[in-house]
Order: sequence, then C-alpha cells, then structure tokens
Amino acid sequence: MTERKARADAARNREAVLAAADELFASGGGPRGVSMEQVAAAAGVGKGTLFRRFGDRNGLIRAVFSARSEAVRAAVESGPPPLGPGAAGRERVPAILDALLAFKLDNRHLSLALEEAGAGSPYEVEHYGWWHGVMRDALRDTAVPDAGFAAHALLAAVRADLVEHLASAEEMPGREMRERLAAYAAKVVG
Amino acid sequence: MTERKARADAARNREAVLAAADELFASGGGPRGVSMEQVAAAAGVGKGTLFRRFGDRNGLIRAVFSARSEAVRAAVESGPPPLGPGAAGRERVPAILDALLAFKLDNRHLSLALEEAGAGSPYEVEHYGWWHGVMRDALRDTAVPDAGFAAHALLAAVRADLVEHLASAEEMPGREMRERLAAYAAKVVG
DNA sequence: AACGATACGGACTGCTGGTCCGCTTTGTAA
DNA sequence: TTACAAAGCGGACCAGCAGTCCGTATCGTT
Repeated sequence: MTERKARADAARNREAVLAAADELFASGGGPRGVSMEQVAAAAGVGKGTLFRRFGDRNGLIRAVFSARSEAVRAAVESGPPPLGPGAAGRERVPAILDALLAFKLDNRHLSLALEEAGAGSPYEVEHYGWWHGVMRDALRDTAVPDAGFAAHALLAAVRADLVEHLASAEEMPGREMRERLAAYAAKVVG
Repeated sequence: MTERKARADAARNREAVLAAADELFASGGGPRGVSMEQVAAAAGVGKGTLFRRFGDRNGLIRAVFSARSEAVRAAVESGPPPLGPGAAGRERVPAILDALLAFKLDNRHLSLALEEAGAGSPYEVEHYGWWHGVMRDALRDTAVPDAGFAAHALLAAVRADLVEHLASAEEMPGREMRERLAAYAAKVVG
C-alpha cells in the first residue's frame, strides 16, 4: 500500500515500537498512563521516530491493535462456520459477537485504548466499519428488520468500556458474560 | 446536602460558570476544544474559582449535564405512563429509550462530553447507574431473560457517540433514528 | 568510494489541567 | 458603623503531554 521501500533500520524500529507499546499498554494501569515518550524510551528510539512512523498517538494504538486482532478478523472473514461465512445468520450472529467479546476480554486494555480514541469516536476507526459490515450481512439472513441498525446496536453491547465495567465493577466472570451475551443475541435474532 | 450556607457571590459565580460552560460546550466544535481557562474567562471568573467549585473538568461537565437532564429524569421517575411508572414493561422500555435518545439528540455535544468522561468510563458516572436501574426494572416486566444484561445492551444502543455517528457520518435524521430504535426495542421486548 | 535519499533523536514549543496562596468580599455581631 | 474572622477569589505558577523541527547519522545504490 503506502509501503514502497522500507529501509532496514526503519523496519526494525517499527517492530521495536510495536512490541514495546504492546507490552507497556498491557502492563500496569492500561494505556491511559502511558505517554508517547515512555513508549519511545522503552523501544529505544527517539520521539521523533515514533511520531513519524505512526502519525500520532491514535495511529500507534491503531497499529498495535491491528496486529493483535488480525487473527479474529481472519477467523471471521474466512474461517470455518459458524464464525466464518457459510453459517445461517441465526447462528453466525451470536458466534461473531462471542468471538468479539472473547477478544475484548483478552485484550481489555488495548481495546479500551482504541475506543477511547482520544481524538475521534470509535466509529470513525476503519475496523469498526468492517465489523459493522460483517454483522449487518449476517443479520440480513435473519428475521431482524433493519439489519444496519441492529448491527450497530448489537456491536454496542460489546463496547470495551461496558465489558470493562461488567468485568470490574460488577465482577462478572468472562464465561458468564459470554453466556449472557449469547442469550441476548439469541433473543434478538430469534 | 453538601450545601450548608452559600455566600451570595459564590452562588452567583456558580450560575455564571454553568451558563458559560453550557453555551461554550454547545457552540462550535463540541466540548472537546473547550479548555477550562476558556470557560473561566467566559464566565468572568478566575480559574481557581472554577476548580474549587467543580473539582475538575469532569465535575463541571457533570454539573452542566445534571442541570440539563433534570427534566427527562423527572419525566421517567414520576411522569405519566408510558414514560413514567405504571405502564407495562413492553411499552415502557421503548418509551424510556426513545426519551433518552431524544434527549441525546437535543444535547449531542453535552452528552458526548459526559461519555467521553476523560477520566473514567461513562459507567462510573452515577447517572448511568440510575438509568440502568430504571431500565432493568422495566425489563423485568417483560419476557426478556436477564433484565440486567439486557438493560446494559439496550442503553448501549443509545450511546452518545453512536448517536453522533448515525447523525453525522450516516446522515440519519433524528426522526428516523427514533423509529429504528423503537423497532429494535420492540423486537427485543416482544 | 562517494553521494543523494531516507531516517534518526531529542531539544523545543505550545497548551492543558490542576495547585497555591496573598488579597478581597461577605456577613455577622457588637 | 465598625470590626473581624470566615469564605471566597483570581491568576501566576507548575508539571506533564502531544506533536514539531532540523542538524546529524545511516543506508543502499551507482
């Protein structure tokens, strides 16, 4: 895409930054308290490098997030049913939601950081558009009227901060959360 | 409550700040670009005053929000059905959601500011707990299993940033949004 | 070897939320 | 009216952050 040629040191630094950021974000009190300067230091590069490569804070978060979420995306895009294409909407919708929730449970800090966005709403991030598209298509195959809106509504139910709230404030175990979500999703598509 | 005695100038300033903040938040590009210093200047008070009265940025936003949302809260808490108590869950749930959505449409900037929170998630704010409680109670009166989770899920469908996205990026008129939400809510409680 | 192109890094800037404390206003009591 | 403590005020001040800039170092190509 935008990658014409990559100089060796540039590529190396890029990886170092991604790794350092991933680790810093995951550790301690989430990405909120992690400054760009810290990331730069941990990666052993200068602040300038970091900003040139990733544009701004959100760019960095998005990059780390992309790397982490590739697997789920692939599973949904071309994995076996019911998560992948091929399954009936009634089964695929809950499967997709569950996969997304499971991912967010495993990557709470990162997801939170992405949705906090900092600059824009989570809805401006490209990855949301993708999930919405997939969800809407799956919903079209069900009795739900207005798949577009329903897709938004269902995805909203797994917003990172809600997940975080349920897990922390309400002390709900991940397993239980997934069951409850599944029941809710079933009700919606049923 | 915490108000034992209020000195005349203190009360005057409090009002001035609330008014100035409300106006500043509403105008221009939302509350994101409004600094505390600007609010102080517009209200004709010093920064110190502002922070002493409201604690921090979020405190100010919460205060402005509370003032604005009193009406809806009252209508839900003790107004006539179907919004107020007394109506069957199947009717009250959509009514509450619609009222909330209508309010957010009318106070987009403010709602956005509140949910952006800045410090904590929207779920830590007391007003969310209240809405969730009302919603859960209304849902208990329907066939929906797990009213607690469903309440979270339904409220998530009217998150300020989603509303903003639908209104701006998808250019969905308020009226249409409310219809779609009503249809979705009906499906959930039906 | 040599020479543009590319990338580096950290000092620097501008702005923000929040604190601090000497000074002013208010309300009360004499 | 005066006196005086408590309550409140304001803006200089601080620390920390995202993001910029540009002289210098590295790369890879001829």
